Amino acid sequence: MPELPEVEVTRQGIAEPLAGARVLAIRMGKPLRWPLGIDLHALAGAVVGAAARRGKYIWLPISRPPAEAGGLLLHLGMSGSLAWMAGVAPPAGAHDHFDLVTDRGTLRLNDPRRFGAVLWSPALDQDPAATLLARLGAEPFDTDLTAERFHAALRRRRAPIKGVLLAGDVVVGAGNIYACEALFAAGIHPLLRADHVSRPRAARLLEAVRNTLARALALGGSTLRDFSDAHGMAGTYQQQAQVYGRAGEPCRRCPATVRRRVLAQRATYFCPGCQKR
DNA sequence: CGGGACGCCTGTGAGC
DNA sequence: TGCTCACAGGCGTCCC
Repeated sequence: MPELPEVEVTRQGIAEPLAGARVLAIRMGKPLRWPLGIDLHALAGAVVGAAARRGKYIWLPISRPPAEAGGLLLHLGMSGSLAWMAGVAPPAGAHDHFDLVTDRGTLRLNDPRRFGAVLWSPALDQDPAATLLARLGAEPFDTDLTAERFHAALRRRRAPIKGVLLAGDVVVGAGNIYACEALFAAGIHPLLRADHVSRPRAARLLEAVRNTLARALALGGSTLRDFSDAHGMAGTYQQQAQVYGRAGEPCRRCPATVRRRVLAQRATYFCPGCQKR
């Protein structure tokens, strides 16, 4: 579910209430993708730092002198969301699988499908975090990611451009919704081979990825079914989607009809009129 | 090595 | 009404 905008909106919602909060307890529900990797009681008394984000991962640094510091790496998977609850939290529901109880309130992960993860790592550049983050491409808003570098990276890939965006090893953040939307904005057919994207089109695509993610972020992300930010607010980007989820409906820019086809196991939406190979 | 399929898990909506 | 099936925002792992 959550792509970069949803994750970033979530991070923004938890950063302030959590910074400086003291951990009282951790509660786990059903198993998530991986084991937590630290004893449940080991963090009692520890202090949470400033929440950060890398790709679709959230990093919560935690200091716990005299024991060594570390942090929790969180991922929302397909159906996860975090909620910040000031004061005493209500009882956990069937899909509440992680609570970080602090002296200020509780951070709760709700994740029906349990593809999400919460795991302890001594640092971002140490395992297990390091291995998970090693495969990630550039942050989309990193100014080091120039059009030239983006184009050079695409030229090394023969897979369809949509698949390369989704893989996240060139640029992170665009999942299935925003990859479709960015390709539409750039006028590029999702099946076009990445190494066939011209230099000017690569520049357009990079801009489209950035604009699409920034716009979604400003709108609080997309809420297709049940995503909400840390304060329970739904996103509204989905109402502005140009192609995602609009198969059979008219294109908003040309007379053609939006189409859906499956590419690398994922539904892919595009306008055959606006998006060219 | 790059690329694609698989599997993880549960809920929902469509169709019968 | 109730069942079955396809599908859903991600991604690590395995196999070619």
